[in-house]
Amino acid sequence: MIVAFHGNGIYYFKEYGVGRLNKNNQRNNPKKKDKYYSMLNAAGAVFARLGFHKATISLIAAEAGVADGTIYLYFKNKDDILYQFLSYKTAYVFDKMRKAAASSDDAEVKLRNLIRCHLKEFQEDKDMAVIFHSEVRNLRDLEPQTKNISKIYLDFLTDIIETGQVQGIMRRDLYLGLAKRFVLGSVEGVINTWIAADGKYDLVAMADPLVDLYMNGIKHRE
Amino acid sequence: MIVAFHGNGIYYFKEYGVGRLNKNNQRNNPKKKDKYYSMLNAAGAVFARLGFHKATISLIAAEAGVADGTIYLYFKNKDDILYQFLSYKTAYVFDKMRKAAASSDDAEVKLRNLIRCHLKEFQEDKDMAVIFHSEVRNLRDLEPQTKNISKIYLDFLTDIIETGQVQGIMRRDLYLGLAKRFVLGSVEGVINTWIAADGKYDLVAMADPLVDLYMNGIKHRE
DNA sequence: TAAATAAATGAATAAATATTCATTTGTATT
DNA sequence: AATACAAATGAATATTTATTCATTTATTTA
Repeated sequence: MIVAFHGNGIYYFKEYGVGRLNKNNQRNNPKKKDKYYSMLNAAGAVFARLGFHKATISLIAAEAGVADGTIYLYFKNKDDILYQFLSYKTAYVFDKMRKAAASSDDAEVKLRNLIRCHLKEFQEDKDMAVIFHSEVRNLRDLEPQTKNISKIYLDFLTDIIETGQVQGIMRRDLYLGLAKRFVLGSVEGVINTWIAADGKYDLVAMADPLVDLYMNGIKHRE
Repeated sequence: MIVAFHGNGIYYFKEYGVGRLNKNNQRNNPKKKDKYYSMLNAAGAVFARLGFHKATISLIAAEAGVADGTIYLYFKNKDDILYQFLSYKTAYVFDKMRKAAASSDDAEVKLRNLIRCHLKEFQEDKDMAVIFHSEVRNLRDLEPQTKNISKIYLDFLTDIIETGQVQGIMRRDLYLGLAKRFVLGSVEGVINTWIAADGKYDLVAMADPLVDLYMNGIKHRE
């Protein structure tokens, strides 16, 4: 029986349909849920450490403290583990970001909060950060049709910049498509550097200087 | 016999030393060199299309028009193919970039030329662009001790920004470490987007608006 | 408590593919 | 032309590891 849980707490049976749920309805059985998440997190740790390719099912199972075969009761195959890991993390992180960006009416504050949230969540979940940043190819292969992760993020930025233009605090002559990528790319670059430095320093402290750069650029002014 | 060539035209014997070179000294034998580069480029094409992991030696050999075994006369193993591909491309591209950045005394022009060169070279070699951007993990695994590719690039940026500060055209209150990553990250982001769009539009045209963003930011001014 | 059902196990299997190497083909030397 | 050496071949091998499934263990139901 192949089962999958989701971040919102509801889970579903992938292969055999909900009809096969046992009569006692384990939808909220906390033990099962725990086991699922411990496998997901174990997978995240192993993927982050070795990369998707060099990670083996045996290692993931060992890290989660279950038998190899057990993995296949919860996931369709190895790809599916990565897919579910990413879905779970993406849903979680975007929810946070959405709230952060909505926390103010002022576009510059929105931007600052979004960036701060981004840096904070990645700092607090380095496995996720590593996987997002180094399994780029798999991300594309796994959800080629779906709009990818950055797409959603770029939409936040579109809103923010357009708001800022209306408010008269951001330039109207911007090439919006480029400006968005300029912002996203540089946050990612900063996170990459932090990962390369093995997460040694405080990432969130970069938020304010970064937003200052977005707003004011590097040109000297009187 | 395991042989390796380098971008500068000199090559060396990896396993058995130069003593094993045949008497006729084939160092400049153009046929052999051609075969080596056709294998490198074939590998690049296959890696870009399928990713390192899903690329097989057989496919690379087929694409290069040689037998599987021949690959192992020129490369130690699969990893070594990627490693040599990257070394070759990196050397080539950094040479171009160095010249671009040196082409003017004015820091803003230096920056503009560097960015333009970066975009141009990646646009003209999409396989390379794809591999640089999606084999992040392998890049780290292959040269963990060596300063990685971005390190060299960041050094160019340090020079440029420091020059700009001396010239009084760039802010002196910049957090340099961050400003550099801000620039590199956003160029990479722009290239990523271009790759995702399958290289459909002109990447080099992004150079000027991008430098404008670096210099002036997105804030509205009177 | 016994029977029935669900969950977990891990050794065995199957498939993929990197790498080897005995043999063949090509090239230079005398 | 005959010999020696270099390069290339590709079928066979070896290894790795994802996945399966017959069996065992745990839990629920009657």
